[in-house]
Amino acid sequence: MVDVKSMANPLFLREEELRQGIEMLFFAYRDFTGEPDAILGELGLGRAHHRVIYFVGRNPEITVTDLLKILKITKQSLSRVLSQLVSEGYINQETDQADRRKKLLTLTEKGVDLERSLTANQRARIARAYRAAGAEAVQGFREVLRGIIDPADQERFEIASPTMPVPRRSKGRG
Amino acid sequence: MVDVKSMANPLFLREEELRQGIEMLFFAYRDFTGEPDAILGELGLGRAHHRVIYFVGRNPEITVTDLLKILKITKQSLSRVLSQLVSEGYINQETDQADRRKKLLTLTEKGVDLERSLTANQRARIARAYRAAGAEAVQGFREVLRGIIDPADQERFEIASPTMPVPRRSKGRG
DNA sequence: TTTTTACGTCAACCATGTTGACATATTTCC
DNA sequence: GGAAATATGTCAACATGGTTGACGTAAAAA
Repeated sequence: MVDVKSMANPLFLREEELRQGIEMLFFAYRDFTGEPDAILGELGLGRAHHRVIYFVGRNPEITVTDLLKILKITKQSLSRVLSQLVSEGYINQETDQADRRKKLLTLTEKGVDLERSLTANQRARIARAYRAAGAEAVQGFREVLRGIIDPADQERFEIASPTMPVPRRSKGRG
Repeated sequence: MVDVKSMANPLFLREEELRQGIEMLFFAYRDFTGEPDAILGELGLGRAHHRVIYFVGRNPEITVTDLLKILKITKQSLSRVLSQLVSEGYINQETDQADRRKKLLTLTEKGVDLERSLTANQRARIARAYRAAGAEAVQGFREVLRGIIDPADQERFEIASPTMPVPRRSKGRG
């Protein structure tokens, strides 16, 4: 739709470059969430549930407050989906014995299963893209994407140290 | 939260690598949309309006049908935001003289202004990340992100040809 | 003992997506 | 020329997932 070829002015190139970044993020996110949404729909769940399941799976025994910090939504919003996930047996709550105000959230076996099937699509999609682009491109992808994230959350993602190179996917399944 | 360090098993690394990709996309998109949302809120508009304004600005004289293909939402959903944008003077509709069923959408001056102020944040954010990561990383970022997008929309983004290198931002403003 | 923290809940509201049905103008096809 | 397909719009009902505001309880910290 936009002619990327006939460009000489570097300022225009920069503008075009940035806009393409904006658009690629939109399209990537749109397509990235599309497939899991379909699975969720059949279970009477939505994208919000997916996010909760994902981050609880990723951070076992996370507290409600910490989960809220990740999601950046209100506790009322979270409450709606979280209590549904608990009542339907995807997530387990147990009181933290060190600080009995806190409730530690963990996926049940059922929750783990669902998480797996939801992210299977997404992992496959990313794996495909990584494979096609190659290890160096992946490194660049990570660096840029990390830079887009607000500083407060950047620390969640280490820049892969050059001392420990990413295996170059020689033969083992991709 | 997750220990990225103590890893030896390459399969586990792969899994970890993919999950970090998933998460970075989530955080990046969350933060990427945060600031424009605030501006929109003050004008009584939402993210959906932003998307319409963005893609109309990017594709002047786009038809409703083509816009729907980009957004992948129903015409009823689009109608709600689009008619508001037209009635509030952000977007102009005119009949295509070649095919008078079609309505060509274009930003008004007011629409252009709003688009600029909305994407200013996003462009700045991307520019910052590009600058920090460097030209090669940007190239990798583009390749991977493109690969994540559904094939049907990948063609919107050419892989920058190696014959025309991206200017290496020596001095000119970033 | 007061205050702060962690969590929960009720209620109302808004933005944005959905489906389904129906309408109108225009173009295309046979 | 008439039928079918296309481009657009509209009404209505509904679901999801966000918001604010108010209020409440238990536990820990000051």
